Amino acid sequence: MPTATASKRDIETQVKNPELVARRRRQIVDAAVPLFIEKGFHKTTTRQIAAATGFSIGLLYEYVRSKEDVLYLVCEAIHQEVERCVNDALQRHERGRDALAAMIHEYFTVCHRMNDHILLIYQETQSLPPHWRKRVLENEVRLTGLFVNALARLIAHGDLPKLTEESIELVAHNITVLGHMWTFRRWFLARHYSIEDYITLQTGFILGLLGG
Amino acid sequence: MPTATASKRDIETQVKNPELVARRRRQIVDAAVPLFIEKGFHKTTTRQIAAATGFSIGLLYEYVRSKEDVLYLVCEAIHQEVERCVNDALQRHERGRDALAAMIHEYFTVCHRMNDHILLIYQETQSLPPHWRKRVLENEVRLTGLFVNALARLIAHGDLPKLTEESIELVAHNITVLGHMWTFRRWFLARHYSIEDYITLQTGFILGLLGG
DNA sequence: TTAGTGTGACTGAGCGCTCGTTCATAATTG
DNA sequence: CAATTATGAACGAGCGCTCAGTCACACTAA
Repeated sequence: MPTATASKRDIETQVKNPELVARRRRQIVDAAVPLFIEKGFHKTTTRQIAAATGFSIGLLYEYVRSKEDVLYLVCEAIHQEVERCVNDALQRHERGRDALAAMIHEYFTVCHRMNDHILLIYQETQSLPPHWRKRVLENEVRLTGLFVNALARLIAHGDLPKLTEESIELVAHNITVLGHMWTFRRWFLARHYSIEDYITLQTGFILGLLGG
Repeated sequence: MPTATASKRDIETQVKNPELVARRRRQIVDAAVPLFIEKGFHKTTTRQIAAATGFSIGLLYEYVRSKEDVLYLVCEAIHQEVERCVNDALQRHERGRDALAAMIHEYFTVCHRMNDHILLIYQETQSLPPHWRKRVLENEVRLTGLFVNALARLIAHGDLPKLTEESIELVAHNITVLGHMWTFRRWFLARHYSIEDYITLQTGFILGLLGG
């Protein structure tokens, strides 16, 4: 949480009142997300963002120094939302033999729901200035780290067979990416599987390695 | 092969000599690929593409009707190259208990080598006009289809346990995407695993589901 | 052979326009 | 009043793309 707050504070602003800044930036993000999803970052103009927010262009530039700033705010917000959901899910299923399956189910459901947002991050991270791209990638690592911790805890409790550290890490990455796979191959997968089919099959796949 | 040739023929050109068109377009692709990889499609200008090819801008537009045409040519060329390699690999290991592991090894090695190209397709496919985006996605499906066929053949020969059709399909997607995962998480994974480590671990993972 | 003519690849200055960004000014707040 | 927040016309760099013109060469006619 402190990370996210600090990162927002890093974007300079002309406006003095910090609460106003936070509120306005939330408005900007809410307006920009659907635009970026629909047209992509490059084909969305700052004027469109301003209009969708209900701002004049001048006002937009009081809360943001560049168009890239807006993209960064958007990426941060998306990651925060995903991380919040995943954290919730992981804590709801702390123990037991079926905890992993339940966690996967919850995480994949989040991916299903946030389809467009996850796609957006895959496609536009490269448009960020290096300094912020790094931040966004750190968010991605932290998210996978949540699964690493969860897996380690289950193994410690004897709910999963023992694994080497590097295996745990890779399984965590696989879970993360197979969730994303539903978003970026959905145009094809959804012809053959419902999201529930998909979760069931992939859960079997993941438990396969773990000797389940 | 007919597909690829036909698709190129679809791009109109002012130039009459078809061999010249083919040669010039190959030059354009070769020049554009590193530019797109380095700066992305939107931040590369048509003038830069022309200069890198050794053409005047005017000449570039004799062989291509728009900047998006160039992107499409690039995506086609990349897919052709990947498909060629994968086809080779699949035919080299037609049978036997270890055929799947060998195929995975070859495919992941191709992904490793074509890292930047695969990333490019992930990031820029959305910048294509719908008609061509569809074509590029069809290429993606065809590639996964190669794995479906290979898996089915191995199962028919008794080299792999029987699976439902939908399981085969999903395993094929997983193989495809776990190969891609090395490219778009390499910035992190390469800190912990060499490509060989990665292949070994993931092969175990994939064989897990198949009861290997 | 050579002058004449046609063809098609190639050139690059420049057109028309959009975009991100700024700033003089106005409105609002306390 | 002063300080802060909001406006939107104006700027100008830079973009994709065009098109009037050049040039090398092949073919024809005398």
